[in-house]
Amino acid sequence: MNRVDRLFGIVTLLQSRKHVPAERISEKFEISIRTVYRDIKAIGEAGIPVSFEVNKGYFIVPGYFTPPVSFTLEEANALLLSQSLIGGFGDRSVQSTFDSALTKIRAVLKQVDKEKLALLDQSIKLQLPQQLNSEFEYLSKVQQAITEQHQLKISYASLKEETLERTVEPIGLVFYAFSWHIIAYCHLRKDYRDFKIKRIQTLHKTNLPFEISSHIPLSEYKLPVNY
DNA sequence: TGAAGCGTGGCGTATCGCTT
DNA sequence: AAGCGATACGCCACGCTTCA
Repeated sequence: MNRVDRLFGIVTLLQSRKHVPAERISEKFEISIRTVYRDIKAIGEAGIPVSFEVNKGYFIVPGYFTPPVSFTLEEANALLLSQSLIGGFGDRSVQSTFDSALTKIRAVLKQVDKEKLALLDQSIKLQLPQQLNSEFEYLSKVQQAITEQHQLKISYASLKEETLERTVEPIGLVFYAFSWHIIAYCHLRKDYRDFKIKRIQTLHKTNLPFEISSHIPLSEYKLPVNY
């Protein structure tokens, strides 16, 4: 990696996090701490306002606007592959959002790279069994509920084919056994439950915040499979 | 081919803020 | 006040590239 690419990389890293210590930058770009200081100084001299807080690290002064990021062809290729995977494993809500993001990425590519990407687009195919078809569009709403910590109201078909109404606090999304599952705290059962998304008939976001202030991390929820 | 320039790492030292 | 960790920087040496 040449120095200019590394300087842009450091700016991108600083934009992606609240604070970044010098040691983290040196590890990420495999350079010495001494070079990190020189690079930070160079970024500052280029007009990008970098500041730091003791024991936290460097940060870009809030409010500073940087131009849109650009992508290399390799990065765009990797994202194109992700699009195929999301097409197979995501639902309609996530697919449309990802398509929108990839359109923006295509827009900032050089013309020659756009043509290469278009060629690659026609050369990738994901063949999945019929049971994986995702005819729902709940994933995006569930993601929002998790990040905003808002309750969800769902109607759910039980194994006995009864329709159950539940108010839940989602803590995570898990894909296993060829299906997406919401792991959530159920207000009725007063415990964490696993809701298979294919069995959800309706799903509504509420504006009600979580009642439980500190949920278990998703990693602590025991799934019925172990692979 | 050798000089010059550049980027980088290592070492030593200074400064600052926090903890004991 | 002393010790410590993080940051900052000067100095020097080394390797690589460029150019005459």
